[in-house]
Amino acid sequence: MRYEKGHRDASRERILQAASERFRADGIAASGLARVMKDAGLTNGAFYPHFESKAELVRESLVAALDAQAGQMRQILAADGLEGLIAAYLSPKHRDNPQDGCATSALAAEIAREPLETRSAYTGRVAAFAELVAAYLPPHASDREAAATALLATCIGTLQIARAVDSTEMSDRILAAGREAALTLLRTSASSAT
Amino acid sequence: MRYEKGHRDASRERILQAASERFRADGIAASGLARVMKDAGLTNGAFYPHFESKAELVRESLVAALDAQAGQMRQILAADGLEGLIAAYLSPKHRDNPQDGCATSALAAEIAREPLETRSAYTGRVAAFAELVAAYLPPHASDREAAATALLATCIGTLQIARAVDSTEMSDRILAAGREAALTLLRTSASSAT
DNA sequence: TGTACATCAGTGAACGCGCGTTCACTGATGTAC
DNA sequence: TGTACATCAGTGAACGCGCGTTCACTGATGTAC
Repeated sequence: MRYEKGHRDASRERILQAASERFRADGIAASGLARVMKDAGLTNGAFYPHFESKAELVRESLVAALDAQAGQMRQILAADGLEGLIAAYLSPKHRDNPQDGCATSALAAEIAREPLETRSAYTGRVAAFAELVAAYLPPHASDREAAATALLATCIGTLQIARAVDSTEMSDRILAAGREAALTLLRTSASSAT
Repeated sequence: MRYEKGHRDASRERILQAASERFRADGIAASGLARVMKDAGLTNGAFYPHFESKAELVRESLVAALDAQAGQMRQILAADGLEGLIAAYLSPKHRDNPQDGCATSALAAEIAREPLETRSAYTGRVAAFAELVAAYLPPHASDREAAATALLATCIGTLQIARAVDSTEMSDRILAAGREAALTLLRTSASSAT
Protein backbone atom coordinates (compact mmCIF):
# COMPACT_ATOMS: atom_id res chain seq x y z
CA MET A 1 0.00 0.00 0.00
CA ARG A 2 1.21 3.48 -0.81
CA TYR A 3 -0.56 4.71 2.31
CA GLU A 4 -1.03 2.73 5.50
CA LYS A 5 -4.27 0.81 5.74
CA GLY A 6 -7.12 3.05 6.85
CA HIS A 7 -5.52 6.19 5.46
CA ARG A 8 -8.36 6.82 3.06
CA ASP A 9 -11.00 6.37 5.76
CA ALA A 10 -9.07 8.68 8.07
CA SER A 11 -9.02 11.38 5.37
CA ARG A 12 -12.73 11.02 4.82
CA GLU A 13 -13.34 11.38 8.54
CA ARG A 14 -11.18 14.52 8.68
CA ILE A 15 -13.15 16.04 5.78
CA LEU A 16 -16.45 15.22 7.47
CA GLN A 17 -15.31 16.69 10.77
CA ALA A 18 -13.93 19.86 9.15
CA ALA A 19 -17.10 20.29 7.09
CA SER A 20 -19.46 19.74 9.97
CA GLU A 21 -17.63 22.35 12.07
CA ARG A 22 -17.32 24.83 9.22
CA PHE A 23 -20.98 24.52 8.24
CA ARG A 24 -22.16 25.01 11.82
CA ALA A 25 -19.85 28.00 12.27
CA ASP A 26 -20.42 29.84 8.97
CA GLY A 27 -23.50 28.23 7.44
CA ILE A 28 -23.68 25.84 4.51
CA ALA A 29 -24.08 28.31 1.64
CA ALA A 30 -21.34 30.58 3.01
CA SER A 31 -18.81 27.73 3.33
CA GLY A 32 -16.57 26.81 0.40
CA LEU A 33 -15.16 23.36 -0.27
CA ALA A 34 -11.61 24.71 -0.71
CA ARG A 35 -11.63 25.98 2.86
CA VAL A 36 -13.08 22.75 4.22
CA MET A 37 -10.41 20.72 2.42
CA LYS A 38 -7.68 22.99 3.73
CA ASP A 39 -9.03 22.55 7.26
CA ALA A 40 -8.85 18.80 6.68
CA GLY A 41 -5.21 19.13 5.59
CA LEU A 42 -5.86 18.27 1.96
CA THR A 43 -6.10 20.07 -1.39
CA ASN A 44 -9.09 20.88 -3.56
CA GLY A 45 -8.85 17.93 -5.90
CA ALA A 46 -8.93 15.27 -3.19
CA PHE A 47 -12.56 16.06 -2.49
CA TYR A 48 -14.28 14.24 -5.34
CA PRO A 49 -12.71 10.83 -4.81
CA HIS A 50 -14.41 10.99 -1.38
CA PHE A 51 -17.76 12.65 -2.15
CA GLU A 52 -19.96 12.99 -5.19
CA SER A 53 -20.87 16.64 -4.57
CA LYS A 54 -21.13 19.35 -1.96
CA ALA A 55 -24.73 18.26 -1.36
CA GLU A 56 -23.50 14.79 -0.41
CA LEU A 57 -20.92 16.28 1.94
CA VAL A 58 -23.63 18.38 3.55
CA ARG A 59 -25.79 15.31 4.11
CA GLU A 60 -23.00 13.10 5.41
CA SER A 61 -21.47 15.73 7.69
CA LEU A 62 -24.90 16.66 9.02
CA VAL A 63 -25.64 13.03 9.82
CA ALA A 64 -22.25 12.71 11.52
CA ALA A 65 -22.90 15.82 13.63
CA LEU A 66 -26.39 14.66 14.59
CA ASP A 67 -25.23 11.15 15.51
CA ALA A 68 -22.41 12.55 17.63
CA GLN A 69 -24.93 14.88 19.27
CA ALA A 70 -27.23 11.95 20.07
CA GLY A 71 -24.33 10.25 21.83
CA GLN A 72 -23.57 13.35 23.88
CA MET A 73 -27.25 13.75 24.76
CA ARG A 74 -27.43 10.15 25.94
CA GLN A 75 -24.42 10.69 28.18
CA ILE A 76 -25.72 13.90 29.72
CA LEU A 77 -29.18 12.43 30.22
CA ALA A 78 -27.74 9.35 31.92
CA ALA A 79 -25.60 11.48 34.22
CA ASP A 80 -27.78 14.50 34.99
CA GLY A 81 -31.21 13.87 33.49
CA LEU A 82 -33.27 16.37 31.55
CA GLU A 83 -32.36 19.20 33.93
CA GLY A 84 -28.70 18.58 33.07
CA LEU A 85 -29.44 18.53 29.35
CA ILE A 86 -31.32 21.81 29.54
CA ALA A 87 -28.51 23.44 31.53
CA ALA A 88 -25.84 22.22 29.10
CA TYR A 89 -27.81 23.13 25.97
CA LEU A 90 -28.76 26.61 27.13
CA SER A 91 -25.30 27.48 28.47
CA PRO A 92 -23.04 30.37 27.40
CA LYS A 93 -20.48 27.76 26.36
CA HIS A 94 -22.86 26.18 23.85
CA ARG A 95 -24.00 29.62 22.67
CA ASP A 96 -20.42 30.72 22.05
CA ASN A 97 -19.28 27.55 20.24
CA PRO A 98 -21.71 26.77 17.44
CA GLN A 99 -19.04 24.85 15.52
CA ASP A 100 -19.11 22.11 18.17
CA GLY A 101 -22.77 22.45 19.07
CA CYS A 102 -26.26 21.50 18.00
CA ALA A 103 -26.61 21.22 14.23
CA THR A 104 -30.28 22.15 14.32
CA SER A 105 -29.74 25.47 16.04
CA ALA A 106 -26.94 26.32 13.61
CA LEU A 107 -28.51 25.02 10.40
CA ALA A 108 -32.26 24.42 10.69
CA ALA A 109 -33.27 27.06 8.14
CA GLU A 110 -30.67 25.81 5.66
CA ILE A 111 -31.61 22.17 6.20
CA ALA A 112 -35.17 23.10 5.22
CA ARG A 113 -33.77 24.15 1.79
CA GLU A 114 -31.65 21.02 1.25
CA PRO A 115 -32.61 18.16 -1.11
CA LEU A 116 -35.15 15.61 0.11
CA GLU A 117 -32.55 12.97 0.91
CA THR A 118 -30.83 15.30 3.38
CA ARG A 119 -34.09 16.42 4.96
CA SER A 120 -35.16 12.80 5.25
CA ALA A 121 -31.95 11.84 7.06
CA TYR A 122 -32.45 14.84 9.31
CA THR A 123 -36.06 13.93 10.05
CA GLY A 124 -35.12 10.50 11.33
CA ARG A 125 -32.50 11.97 13.68
CA VAL A 126 -34.89 14.57 15.05
CA ALA A 127 -37.43 11.85 15.80
CA ALA A 128 -34.66 9.94 17.59
CA PHE A 129 -33.80 13.03 19.67
CA ALA A 130 -37.43 13.35 20.68
CA GLU A 131 -37.57 9.67 21.69
CA LEU A 132 -34.38 10.09 23.70
CA VAL A 133 -35.86 13.01 25.60
CA ALA A 134 -39.32 11.41 25.90
CA ALA A 135 -37.78 8.44 27.72
CA TYR A 136 -36.80 10.81 30.52
CA LEU A 137 -40.26 12.34 30.86
CA PRO A 138 -42.42 10.77 33.56
CA PRO A 139 -44.20 7.65 32.22
CA HIS A 140 -47.68 8.88 33.18
CA ALA A 141 -47.34 12.10 31.13
CA SER A 142 -49.75 12.45 28.22
CA ASP A 143 -48.12 12.42 24.77
CA ARG A 144 -44.50 12.34 25.87
CA GLU A 145 -43.27 12.52 22.27
CA ALA A 146 -45.04 15.85 21.72
CA ALA A 147 -43.81 17.22 25.03
CA ALA A 148 -40.26 16.16 24.15
CA THR A 149 -40.43 17.80 20.72
CA ALA A 150 -41.69 21.05 22.22
CA LEU A 151 -38.97 20.96 24.86
CA LEU A 152 -36.33 20.61 22.15
CA ALA A 153 -37.93 23.39 20.10
CA THR A 154 -37.86 25.75 23.09
CA CYS A 155 -34.15 25.05 23.60
CA ILE A 156 -33.36 25.49 19.89
CA GLY A 157 -35.30 28.74 19.50
CA THR A 158 -33.79 30.16 22.67
CA LEU A 159 -30.22 29.35 21.64
CA GLN A 160 -30.70 30.94 18.23
CA ILE A 161 -32.04 34.21 19.59
CA ALA A 162 -29.31 34.24 22.23
CA ARG A 163 -26.76 33.94 19.43
CA ALA A 164 -28.31 36.58 17.20
CA VAL A 165 -28.59 39.48 19.65
CA ASP A 166 -25.56 41.72 20.09
CA SER A 167 -25.72 42.31 23.83
CA THR A 168 -24.14 39.68 26.09
CA GLU A 169 -26.28 40.79 28.99
CA MET A 170 -29.50 40.40 27.03
CA SER A 171 -28.26 37.12 25.59
CA ASP A 172 -27.64 35.77 29.08
CA ARG A 173 -31.14 36.81 30.11
CA ILE A 174 -32.58 35.04 27.07
CA LEU A 175 -30.73 31.85 27.98
CA ALA A 176 -32.02 32.09 31.54
CA ALA A 177 -35.59 32.65 30.33
CA GLY A 178 -35.25 29.62 28.05
CA ARG A 179 -33.96 27.42 30.86
CA GLU A 180 -36.87 28.54 33.04
CA ALA A 181 -39.41 27.83 30.31
CA ALA A 182 -37.89 24.44 29.52
CA LEU A 183 -38.09 23.46 33.18
CA THR A 184 -41.67 24.68 33.28
CA LEU A 185 -42.54 22.47 30.32
CA LEU A 186 -40.79 19.59 32.02
CA ARG A 187 -42.71 20.07 35.27
CA THR A 188 -46.02 20.60 33.50
CA SER A 189 -45.52 17.44 31.49
CA ALA A 190 -44.75 15.62 34.76
CA SER A 191 -47.99 16.74 36.36
CA SER A 192 -50.31 16.17 33.39
CA ALA A 193 -52.35 13.00 33.47
CA THR A 194 -52.90 10.67 30.49
CA MET B 1 -38.43 65.59 -13.27
CA ARG B 2 -37.52 62.77 -15.61
CA TYR B 3 -39.49 60.42 -13.34
CA GLU B 4 -42.56 61.36 -11.38
CA LYS B 5 -41.92 62.52 -7.85
CA GLY B 6 -41.44 59.60 -5.48
CA HIS B 7 -40.20 57.30 -8.24
CA ARG B 8 -36.83 56.80 -6.58
CA ASP B 9 -38.37 56.04 -3.20
CA ALA B 10 -40.79 53.60 -4.82
CA SER B 11 -37.85 51.77 -6.45
CA ARG B 12 -36.03 51.58 -3.15
CA GLU B 13 -39.13 50.14 -1.51
CA ARG B 14 -39.47 47.53 -4.25
CA ILE B 15 -35.83 46.50 -3.80
CA LEU B 16 -36.30 46.22 -0.04
CA GLN B 17 -39.45 44.16 -0.42
CA ALA B 18 -37.91 41.85 -3.02
CA ALA B 19 -34.78 41.40 -0.90
CA SER B 20 -36.63 40.73 2.31
CA GLU B 21 -38.74 38.04 0.61
CA ARG B 22 -35.81 36.49 -1.23
CA PHE B 23 -33.62 36.37 1.88
CA ARG B 24 -36.36 34.75 3.95
CA ALA B 25 -37.08 32.22 1.21
CA ASP B 26 -33.53 31.24 0.20
CA GLY B 27 -31.28 32.61 2.94
CA ILE B 28 -28.97 35.61 2.80
CA ALA B 29 -25.78 33.95 1.60
CA ALA B 30 -27.63 31.95 -1.06
CA SER B 31 -29.38 35.03 -2.51
CA GLY B 32 -27.72 37.08 -5.25
CA LEU B 33 -28.25 40.78 -5.83
CA ALA B 34 -28.93 40.28 -9.54
CA ARG B 35 -31.93 38.12 -8.71
CA VAL B 36 -33.23 40.57 -6.12
CA MET B 37 -32.95 43.45 -8.59
CA LYS B 38 -34.72 41.42 -11.25
CA ASP B 39 -37.53 40.68 -8.78
CA ALA B 40 -37.75 44.42 -8.15
CA GLY B 41 -38.07 45.07 -11.90
CA LEU B 42 -34.67 46.71 -12.25
CA THR B 43 -31.22 45.85 -13.58
CA ASN B 44 -27.97 45.12 -11.75
CA GLY B 45 -26.47 48.56 -11.93
CA ALA B 46 -29.39 50.35 -10.31
CA PHE B 47 -28.53 48.75 -6.98
CA TYR B 48 -25.64 50.93 -5.84
CA PRO B 49 -27.31 54.31 -6.19
CA HIS B 50 -29.77 52.93 -3.59
CA PHE B 51 -27.53 50.95 -1.24
CA GLU B 52 -23.88 51.03 -0.29
CA SER B 53 -23.43 47.26 -0.22
CA LYS B 54 -25.22 43.95 0.14
CA ALA B 55 -24.62 44.17 3.89
CA GLU B 56 -26.59 47.42 4.00
CA LEU B 57 -29.42 45.87 2.00
CA VAL B 58 -29.49 42.95 4.42
CA ARG B 59 -29.75 45.30 7.38
CA GLU B 60 -32.38 47.56 5.82
CA SER B 61 -34.53 44.76 4.47
CA LEU B 62 -34.30 42.90 7.76
CA VAL B 63 -35.42 45.99 9.65
CA ALA B 64 -38.28 46.45 7.19
CA ALA B 65 -39.39 42.84 7.63
CA LEU B 66 -39.20 43.06 11.43
CA ASP B 67 -41.10 46.33 11.58
CA ALA B 68 -43.82 44.96 9.32
CA GLN B 69 -43.97 41.87 11.50
CA ALA B 70 -44.38 44.01 14.63
CA GLY B 71 -47.37 45.69 12.99
CA GLN B 72 -48.95 42.35 12.12
CA MET B 73 -48.33 41.07 15.65
CA ARG B 74 -49.99 44.13 17.15
CA GLN B 75 -53.05 43.59 14.96
CA ILE B 76 -53.38 39.90 15.79
CA LEU B 77 -52.83 40.55 19.50
CA ALA B 78 -55.47 43.26 19.53
CA ALA B 79 -57.98 41.03 17.73
CA ASP B 80 -57.29 37.58 19.16
CA GLY B 81 -54.78 37.95 21.99
CA LEU B 82 -51.80 35.70 22.60
CA GLU B 83 -53.78 32.58 21.77
CA GLY B 84 -54.47 34.04 18.33
CA LEU B 85 -50.81 34.95 17.84
CA ILE B 86 -49.68 31.44 18.75
CA ALA B 87 -52.24 29.89 16.40
CA ALA B 88 -51.24 32.17 13.53
CA TYR B 89 -47.51 31.77 14.08
CA LEU B 90 -47.57 27.99 14.40
CA SER B 91 -49.92 27.45 11.44
CA PRO B 92 -49.25 25.40 8.29
CA LYS B 93 -49.73 28.62 6.32
CA HIS B 94 -46.85 30.33 8.10
CA ARG B 95 -44.71 27.19 7.86
CA ASP B 96 -45.28 26.96 4.11
CA ASN B 97 -44.64 30.64 3.34
CA PRO B 98 -41.34 31.67 4.88
CA GLN B 99 -40.92 34.48 2.35
CA ASP B 100 -43.80 36.38 3.96
CA GLY B 101 -43.20 35.16 7.50
CA CYS B 102 -41.11 35.70 10.58
CA ALA B 103 -37.60 36.90 9.78
CA THR B 104 -36.16 35.33 12.90
CA SER B 105 -37.32 31.82 12.09
CA ALA B 106 -35.99 32.17 8.54
CA LEU B 107 -32.72 33.95 9.28
CA ALA B 108 -31.72 33.75 12.96
CA ALA B 109 -28.54 31.76 12.36
CA GLU B 110 -27.46 34.06 9.54
CA ILE B 111 -28.26 37.19 11.53
CA ALA B 112 -25.87 35.92 14.23
CA ARG B 113 -23.10 36.09 11.58
CA GLU B 114 -23.95 39.58 10.29
CA PRO B 115 -21.96 42.73 11.18
CA LEU B 116 -22.57 44.36 14.55
CA GLU B 117 -24.77 47.12 13.13
CA THR B 118 -27.22 44.59 11.74
CA ARG B 119 -27.26 42.52 14.92
CA SER B 120 -27.78 45.67 16.92
CA ALA B 121 -30.79 46.69 14.83
CA TYR B 122 -32.10 43.16 15.21
CA THR B 123 -31.62 43.17 18.98
CA GLY B 124 -33.77 46.25 19.43
CA ARG B 125 -36.58 44.72 17.40
CA VAL B 126 -36.50 41.47 19.32
CA ALA B 127 -36.74 43.38 22.59
CA ALA B 128 -39.74 45.23 21.15
CA PHE B 129 -41.40 41.91 20.20
CA ALA B 130 -40.92 40.68 23.75
CA GLU B 131 -42.44 43.87 25.16
CA LEU B 132 -45.37 43.53 22.79
CA VAL B 133 -46.04 39.99 23.96
CA ALA B 134 -45.32 40.80 27.61
CA ALA B 135 -48.08 43.41 27.58
CA TYR B 136 -50.58 40.60 26.95
CA LEU B 137 -49.33 38.44 29.79
CA PRO B 138 -51.28 38.81 33.03
CA PRO B 139 -49.99 41.78 35.05
CA HIS B 140 -49.36 39.74 38.19
CA ALA B 141 -47.03 37.28 36.41
CA SER B 142 -43.41 37.28 37.58
CA ASP B 143 -40.88 38.54 35.02
CA ARG B 144 -43.21 39.00 32.10
CA GLU B 145 -40.35 39.98 29.78
CA ALA B 146 -38.59 36.66 30.36
CA ALA B 147 -41.81 34.71 29.91
CA ALA B 148 -42.51 36.60 26.68
CA THR B 149 -39.03 35.91 25.32
CA ALA B 150 -39.32 32.21 26.08
CA LEU B 151 -42.75 32.10 24.47
CA LEU B 152 -41.33 33.61 21.29
CA ALA B 153 -38.37 31.22 21.38
CA THR B 154 -40.68 28.24 21.62
CA CYS B 155 -42.64 29.43 18.59
CA ILE B 156 -39.47 30.12 16.58
CA GLY B 157 -37.82 26.81 17.37
CA THR B 158 -41.00 24.91 16.62
CA LEU B 159 -41.52 26.58 13.25
CA GLN B 160 -37.94 25.89 12.20
CA ILE B 161 -38.10 22.19 12.99
CA ALA B 162 -41.51 21.96 11.33
CA ARG B 163 -39.96 23.45 8.19
CA ALA B 164 -36.87 21.24 8.21
CA VAL B 165 -38.47 17.80 8.48
CA ASP B 166 -39.59 16.12 5.26
CA SER B 167 -42.85 14.55 6.44
CA THR B 168 -45.94 16.74 6.41
CA GLU B 169 -47.61 14.52 8.98
CA MET B 170 -44.70 14.82 11.40
CA SER B 171 -44.43 18.53 10.68
CA ASP B 172 -48.10 19.01 11.57
CA ARG B 173 -47.56 17.11 14.81
CA ILE B 174 -44.57 19.32 15.63
CA LEU B 175 -46.68 22.43 15.08
CA ALA B 176 -49.41 21.04 17.32
CA ALA B 177 -46.88 20.19 20.03
CA GLY B 178 -45.47 23.71 19.81
CA ARG B 179 -48.91 25.30 20.11
CA GLU B 180 -49.63 23.14 23.14
CA ALA B 181 -46.32 24.06 24.79
CA ALA B 182 -46.77 27.76 24.04
CA LEU B 183 -50.23 27.71 25.63
CA THR B 184 -48.78 25.87 28.62
CA LEU B 185 -46.14 28.57 29.04
CA LEU B 186 -48.87 31.19 28.75
CA ARG B 187 -51.04 29.51 31.40
CA THR B 188 -48.12 28.87 33.72
CA SER B 189 -47.05 32.48 33.44
CA ALA B 190 -50.63 33.49 34.25
CA SER B 191 -50.71 31.42 37.42
CA SER B 192 -47.24 32.29 38.73
CA ALA B 193 -47.10 34.91 41.48
CA THR B 194 -44.63 37.77 41.67
C1' DT C 1 16.43 -11.19 -6.78
C1' DG C 2 15.30 -7.92 -10.32
C1' DT C 3 12.29 -5.50 -13.30
C1' DA C 4 7.98 -3.97 -15.35
C1' DC C 5 3.66 -2.69 -14.43
C1' DA C 6 -0.77 -1.73 -11.63
C1' DT C 7 -2.82 0.65 -7.99
C1' DC C 8 -4.73 4.72 -6.02
C1' DA C 9 -4.86 8.73 -2.56
C1' DG C 10 -3.70 12.95 -3.33
C1' DT C 11 -1.85 17.30 -6.10
C1' DG C 12 -2.63 21.47 -8.34
C1' DA C 13 -4.06 23.84 -12.39
C1' DA C 14 -7.90 24.76 -14.98
C1' DC C 15 -13.03 24.93 -16.35
C1' DG C 16 -17.36 27.82 -16.69
C1' DC C 17 -20.25 30.40 -13.78
C1' DG C 18 -22.39 33.66 -10.74
C1' DC C 19 -20.98 36.60 -7.19
C1' DG C 20 -20.59 41.72 -5.39
C1' DT C 21 -19.17 45.81 -7.32
C1' DT C 22 -17.85 49.57 -10.78
C1' DC C 23 -18.56 52.62 -14.47
C1' DA C 24 -19.38 54.92 -18.91
C1' DC C 25 -23.43 55.88 -20.84
C1' DT C 26 -28.69 56.88 -21.90
C1' DG C 27 -32.64 59.54 -22.22
C1' DA C 28 -36.42 61.98 -20.40
C1' DT C 29 -37.32 66.20 -18.39
C1' DG C 30 -36.08 69.95 -15.55
C1' DT C 31 -33.83 74.89 -15.46
C1' DA C 32 -31.17 79.09 -17.29
C1' DC C 33 -31.02 82.69 -20.24
C1' DT D 1 -40.55 81.07 -27.29
C1' DG D 2 -36.34 78.67 -28.32
C1' DT D 3 -32.05 76.62 -27.27
C1' DA D 4 -28.27 74.89 -24.44
C1' DC D 5 -27.22 72.65 -20.57
C1' DA D 6 -27.91 70.17 -15.90
C1' DT D 7 -30.01 66.55 -13.49
C1' DC D 8 -30.35 61.83 -12.21
C1' DA D 9 -32.71 57.11 -12.08
C1' DG D 10 -31.67 53.54 -14.50
C1' DT D 11 -29.03 50.50 -18.21
C1' DG D 12 -25.94 47.00 -19.32
C1' DA D 13 -21.30 45.57 -19.96
C1' DA D 14 -17.33 44.67 -17.53
C1' DC D 15 -14.14 43.91 -13.35
C1' DG D 16 -11.72 40.47 -10.28
C1' DC D 17 -12.83 36.74 -7.39
C1' DG D 18 -14.18 32.48 -5.33
C1' DC D 19 -17.42 29.00 -6.23
C1' DG D 20 -18.26 23.75 -7.35
C1' DT D 21 -16.30 20.65 -10.34
C1' DT D 22 -12.95 18.23 -13.62
C1' DC D 23 -8.78 16.17 -14.98
C1' DA D 24 -4.02 15.06 -16.28
C1' DC D 25 -0.57 13.90 -13.49
C1' DT D 26 2.54 12.30 -9.30
C1' DG D 27 4.79 9.11 -6.54
C1' DA D 28 5.00 5.63 -3.17
C1' DT D 29 4.28 0.98 -2.84
C1' DG D 30 1.96 -3.15 -4.09
C1' DT D 31 1.95 -7.42 -7.39
C1' DA D 32 3.40 -10.41 -11.50
C1' DC D 33 6.70 -12.97 -13.56
